[in-house]
Amino acid sequence: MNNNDTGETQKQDFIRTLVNDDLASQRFSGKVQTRFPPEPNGHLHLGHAKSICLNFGLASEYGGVCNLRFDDTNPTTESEEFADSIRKDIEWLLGHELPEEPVFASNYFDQLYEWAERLVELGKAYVDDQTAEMISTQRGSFTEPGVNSPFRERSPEENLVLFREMRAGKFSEGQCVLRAKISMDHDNMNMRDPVLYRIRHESHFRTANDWVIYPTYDWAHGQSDAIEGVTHSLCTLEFDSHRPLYDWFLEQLEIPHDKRPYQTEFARLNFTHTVLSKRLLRQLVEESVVQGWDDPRMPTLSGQRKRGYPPSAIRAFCDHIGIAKTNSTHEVELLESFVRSELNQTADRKMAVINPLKLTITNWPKGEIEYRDAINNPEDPSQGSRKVPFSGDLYIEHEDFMEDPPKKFFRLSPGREVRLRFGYFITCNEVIKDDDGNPVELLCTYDPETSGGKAPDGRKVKATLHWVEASNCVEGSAITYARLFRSEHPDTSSDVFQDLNHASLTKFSSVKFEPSIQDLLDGEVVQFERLGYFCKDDTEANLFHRTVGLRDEWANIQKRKGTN
RNA sequence: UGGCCCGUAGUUCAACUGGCGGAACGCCUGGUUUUGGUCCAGGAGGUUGCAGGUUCAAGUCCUGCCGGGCCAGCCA
Repeated sequence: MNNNDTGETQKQDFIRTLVNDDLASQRFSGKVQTRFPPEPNGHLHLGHAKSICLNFGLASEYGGVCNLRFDDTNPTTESEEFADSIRKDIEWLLGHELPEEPVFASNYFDQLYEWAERLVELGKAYVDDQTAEMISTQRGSFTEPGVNSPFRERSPEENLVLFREMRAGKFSEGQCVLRAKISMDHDNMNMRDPVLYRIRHESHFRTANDWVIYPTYDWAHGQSDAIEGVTHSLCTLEFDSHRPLYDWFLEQLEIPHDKRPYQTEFARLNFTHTVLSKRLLRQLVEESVVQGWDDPRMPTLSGQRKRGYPPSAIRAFCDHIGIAKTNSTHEVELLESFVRSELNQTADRKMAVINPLKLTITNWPKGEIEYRDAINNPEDPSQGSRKVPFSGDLYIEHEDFMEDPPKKFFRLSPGREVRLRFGYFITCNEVIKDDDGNPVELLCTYDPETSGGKAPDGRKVKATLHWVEASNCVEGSAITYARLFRSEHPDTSSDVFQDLNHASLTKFSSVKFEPSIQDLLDGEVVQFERLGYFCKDDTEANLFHRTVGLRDEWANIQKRKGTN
C-alpha cells in the first residue's frame, strides 16, 4: 500500500484549477484566502474534516490565510460551548494551534446592518408585515410563480423608518421581516424576495442583548467573506442554488470586482454504514444509543479522537479522496486502511489477551520468571525493545485454541506445536474442561532449545501466538467496536433506527495486559499483537478502546466458508 | 411538476487543449516473515448511464433520452 504518499506532485482538482486560473489572470492580485464557516450549534464530524482540510490546505498551499469563522447568526441554537469544542476539534485535526484567532459573523453585525439600510434606500429591500405562513404560500412552487407581497411597494422612506423600528425592538418576534426585492417569479426559489432579517428577542452568546434582529445566512455569508477579504468561498453542493443570491448582494453593494469573493461548491463527504446529519447524530446522543458526542462509534471528530484515530490519517484520507462535484459515498474501510497504515508505522507493539484461556507449561521450573526481549516496533527499529516476563503460568487467547480444528486452522490444538511470540515452541498435551465440556486450561510442554524462536533441528510451526504471563499481568478491560448501522446507506431508509447494529460495542472485562502498559499515556495508541490497535482511555484506568483491527486472513477464510 | 448540478472497475478518483482508459482501497493467487500483521510480486474486475450525431479519431465536442442529487425555513 502506498497511503503515506508524500505526494510531491501538485494536487489537481477542479477547485485548484480555478485558483490557478485566477492566479494567472491576476483576478485577486495573486491572493488566495479561504474560510471554514461552521455554525456553533453542534459538533464537528468527518464531513467537516473534508472541508477543513480543503480550506486550510488550499490556503497554506498558496501562501494565503484561512479563517475559522463562526457563522453565529442564529442565537436560538448557538452557544459558546459549541464554539469552544469546534475550535478544539479543528486544532486537533490540523495538528497545531490556529494560526489566527477565530472570527465571528457577529463581529460584522454593524456593517451588515448598515448595508441593509443602504439596500432599503436603494429600494431593493422592504419590510414585510406578513406571517411566515403567508410569505411561504406566496412564494409559489417550482411550477407556479410567486405573488407579490402587499407590502412590496412601500416607499424607501417608510421602509427605513420601519426597519429602524425593527432594530429598536418595537415589534414582537414574527411580526415583520426585512426582505430583498428581487423577483417573485424567478426560476430559482431562493431569488423570490428572500428574508434578510428576522426578529429574535434573544440573547446572543457574543453580542448579548445588543440586537433583536438577526441576519439570515444568505445576507450574512457573502458580505462576511467580502469583509474578511476571502477570495474563494468554498461550500457544499446544496448551496449551489444560493450562489445567484450571493452574487446579487455583492453586486447591489457595489463591492469592487477584485475584492468580490465568489462561491464554488463541492460534494460533501459520505460514508457507508454511517450517518453524518446533525439531526440524526443529535438523536443518537439524546436517545442514548451512544454514550455521548465523543462515543468512539460516532463519526464526530471527538469520537474519532476518543477511538484513537490519528488526525494525520484523517488528513491523508482527505487528501486521497480529493474534491469533486459528484455525490459520493466512501467505504469506511478506506478510512480504516489509512488509520492502519499510519499506526503500523508509529504504534508500539504490546501483548494483551482479551479473552483469556489458562495455559500451564508442565516442564517449566516452578516459580521461575524469565524476562524475554520483545521488539517494540518491527517497522521502526529505533523504538528499541522491552523485557516481558515469562513463566509456566500463562494466558493465551481462547480463539487460538480448538480441540477439533477445521482445515486451515493453524493455531493450537491437542498434540500440535506452535510458537509463543518472543518465547518458545510449546506443544499441547492435555485439555482440562469444565462440567459443560468447555476448555478451561491447557497443559503444555515447552522445548528449551527453541528459545530463539527457531528449532535447532529446523522443524517449523505454522502459528505464533501472543500471550501474557499470569502472575505479573495487569488486569483491565477492552472494548471493540463495529459499525453503528447494518445497511450500507442507513440515511436512505425511512427509519434509520431500525437499522441500528445492536452489536456495535463489545466489552471484554477480564483482559490480561503485559506490565508495560502501565507506562502508557492517556490517549496513546498501541498495537496489541495480533488483535489490533488500541487507545488507552483517558478517564478509566486500564481501559482500552480498539481503534481498528488488523487485517485478518483467518476471519476472511471463515467468512467465505459461511457464505459458500 | 420547473430550474440547477452530477453519471469512468465493487468503491473513490485520474486520463493536459479530442490521440493506446490508469491508480488507490477491497477481493483472489504466490513469495517473505517469530503478528494469519507488515512488505514484495502477480491476477481478476470496464459496452466510460443509454441512443444518435460531428471527426481519420470521442470518456472528452453536439443533440435527445435515462438514472441520481439539490431547491418552495423568519435553519445553515
